[in-house]
Amino acid sequence: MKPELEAKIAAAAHELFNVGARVELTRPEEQFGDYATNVALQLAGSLSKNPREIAEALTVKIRENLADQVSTAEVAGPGFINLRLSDAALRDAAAARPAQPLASQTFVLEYSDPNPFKPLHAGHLYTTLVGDMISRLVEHAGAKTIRINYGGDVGLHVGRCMWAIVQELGGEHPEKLNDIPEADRPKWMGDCYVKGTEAYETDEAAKAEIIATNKHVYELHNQNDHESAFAQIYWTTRQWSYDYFAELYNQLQVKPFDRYFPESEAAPLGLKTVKEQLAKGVYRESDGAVVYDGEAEGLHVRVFINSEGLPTYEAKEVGLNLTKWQDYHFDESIIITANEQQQYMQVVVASIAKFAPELAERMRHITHGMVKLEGGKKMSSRKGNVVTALEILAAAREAGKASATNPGEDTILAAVKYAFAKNRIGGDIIYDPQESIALEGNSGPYLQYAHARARSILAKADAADTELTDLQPDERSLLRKISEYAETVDRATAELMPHHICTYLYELAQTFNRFYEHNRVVGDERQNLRLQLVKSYADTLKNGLELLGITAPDHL
RNA sequence: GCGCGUGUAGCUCAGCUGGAUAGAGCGUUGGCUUGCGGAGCCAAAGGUCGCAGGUUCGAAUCCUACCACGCGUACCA
Repeated sequence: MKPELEAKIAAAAHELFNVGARVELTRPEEQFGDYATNVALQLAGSLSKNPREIAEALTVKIRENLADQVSTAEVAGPGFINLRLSDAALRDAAAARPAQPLASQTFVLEYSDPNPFKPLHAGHLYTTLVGDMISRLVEHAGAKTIRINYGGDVGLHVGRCMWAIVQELGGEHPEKLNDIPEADRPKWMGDCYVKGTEAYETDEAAKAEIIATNKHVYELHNQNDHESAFAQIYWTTRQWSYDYFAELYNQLQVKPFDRYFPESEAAPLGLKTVKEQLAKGVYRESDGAVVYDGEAEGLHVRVFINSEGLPTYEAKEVGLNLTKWQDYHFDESIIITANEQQQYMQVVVASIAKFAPELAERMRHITHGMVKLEGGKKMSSRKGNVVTALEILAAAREAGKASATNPGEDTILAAVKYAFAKNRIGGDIIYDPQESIALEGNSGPYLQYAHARARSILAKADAADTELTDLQPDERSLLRKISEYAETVDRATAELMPHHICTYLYELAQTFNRFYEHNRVVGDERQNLRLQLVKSYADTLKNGLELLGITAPDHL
C-alpha cells in the first residue's frame, strides 16, 4: 500500500514538473491524516518555486490520480501534503502483510556465544535474546537462516578454569568429578573460573602453570586425546558447560541453534590461513607474534598468533568466518556481540578483506551494550559479584511472586524478553525486575494481558463477515493503527531493530484501550464490525509478540 | 593521547535516512468507576534535547570544537 502510493505520487510529480522525486510517506499525527509527504518542500529548491505552490498543484493531481484510494489531500504548514485514505484503502493497508525483502537469501546469524568454562552472565542473556529476535525478523522477511553458536572451549580462560579445577580435585583425578552433585556443577565451575582468574593475576607461579595448562588443552585437541586423566576432566567439564547452556536456552524458549561451533574447531583453519597470508604479506611478524597492522586503516595492531605459536581469538575468528563461508555461501553473515568487541572485529574483517573480499563485504557486526541492574550497577565476569543469566530470571520470578498476581512462566519470560527488546540495540540497558513484570506500563505482561482481554471479548460472540465501511472515528483510529503494523515490521527488519515493534505494539494497545473505553462491542448494533476490528487487533498483537519470541496466550 | 559509543522530563526510555506544538511509561496531583477481563480511560504538573558555534526556509536529528561517562587501544575474549 505505502510503496504503491509513494510511486503514484512520484509519478504525479513527474507529470507536473518533469522531475524525479523521491517520495517518502510518513505517519503524521492522526489529526493531520493517515500519511504525509514533504516532497513539495524537497522540490522547492531545485524548482525554484514556492513550496506551497508546488504542494497545491500536486494535491490537485493526487486528488485526480488517486481518487480511489485517497479521500482527502490537503496542504498544510510550510508545504506538507496530508493524505487521508478512503475506508477501502485503509482496510487494504490494515490487511497488508510485511514485505519479504530477503526472500531466497541465506543469512548466517551468530549470537549468544557463551564460553564453556565460564559462567553465563546477564550479558549472555541479553545477547541471546537479541540474537533470537533478529534472526526471527530475518526469517520472517523470507530468508533462510542458519543460527550459529560459537564458543571458546580453548584459550586462556579455559586454562584458568582447568588449572583451578585440577587444583580443586587435588590433582588429575577425573573420578572425583562424580562427587559433585549435578545441581552444583555450574556454581562449582564458576567458582573455579574465579579462582583461576585471581591466581593468574596475583600469583606468578600459578600464572606460568595456567599458561602451560592452556597449551596442554590445545595439545589435547590436536592429538584428539579423550583418554588421559587431564583429557577426561576437560571433556567432562566441557560437557557440563554445554548442559548448563542447553538448560538456559530451554528455559528461554529461544529458537534452537543449527550449529554449535567450538573454538577448537575454528583454530586449525584460522592458524593455517593466517600463516599462509603471513607469507603473502597480509600479516606480519612482530616480537615473535603474528599481527595485522590496521593502523593505516585507522585501526589497531592486533595479535593473531601469539609468541607461543597459539592462535588468538582473532585467528580463530578468521577460521570461523572462512568455515561459515565455505559451508553456507550466505548472502549475509550477521555477528551479534557486546560492543567491547567492535574494534577488534573491525581488524579481523579488515584482514579478511585482503584475501577474501567477497566474504568480508558480506559480514555485518551488530553490537549491543551492557546489562546493568537498577541503580546502574555494573557487572563483571572477572570478579565474584557476577550477576548471572539465571539470576536475572530468578529476579523476575521473585518480583512476580511479590506482586498481587502470580504470573506463570510465560509471563515471566515475556517480562524479561520485552524489557530487553524495547531498548534500541546499541546502548547499555538497565534491567528493573519490578518494572518488567508490572502489568501496567510498557511491559511484556501488559501486552499479554491486552491480548488475552481481546480474546475474551471474541469468545463471547461469533463475528459474521462484514465489510469495514462507514467507520466511526474511534473505529477508524483503531484500524489506522493496525494498518501501521506491516510498515513497522518492514522498518524493524530493514534496520534489524526489534525495538520498533515494541514501541508500536504498545501504542496499538493504547489505541485499542481508548476505543474500548467508549465503545461497546458485544451487544451493540455494530457488533459484527467491531468484533472484526477486535480480532484484527488481537491477531496483530499476537503476530508482533511472536516476532519478538513472546507468547500471546488466550488466557493469563 | 587516539578510536568507537552514549548524553532527551525526577527515574527508565522512544524519536536521530532534517520537518508541523519534542513523545511514552513509572512516579506526583486531580477526575471517571457496581467494568464485554478497570491490569483501564481522561486531565494536570514536569524539558536551555550535555555545552557552544555552523549548515539550512527549517536541527533533538547533519557538521566542527568542547565537557561528562562507558568501551577499546598487541600477545584475554
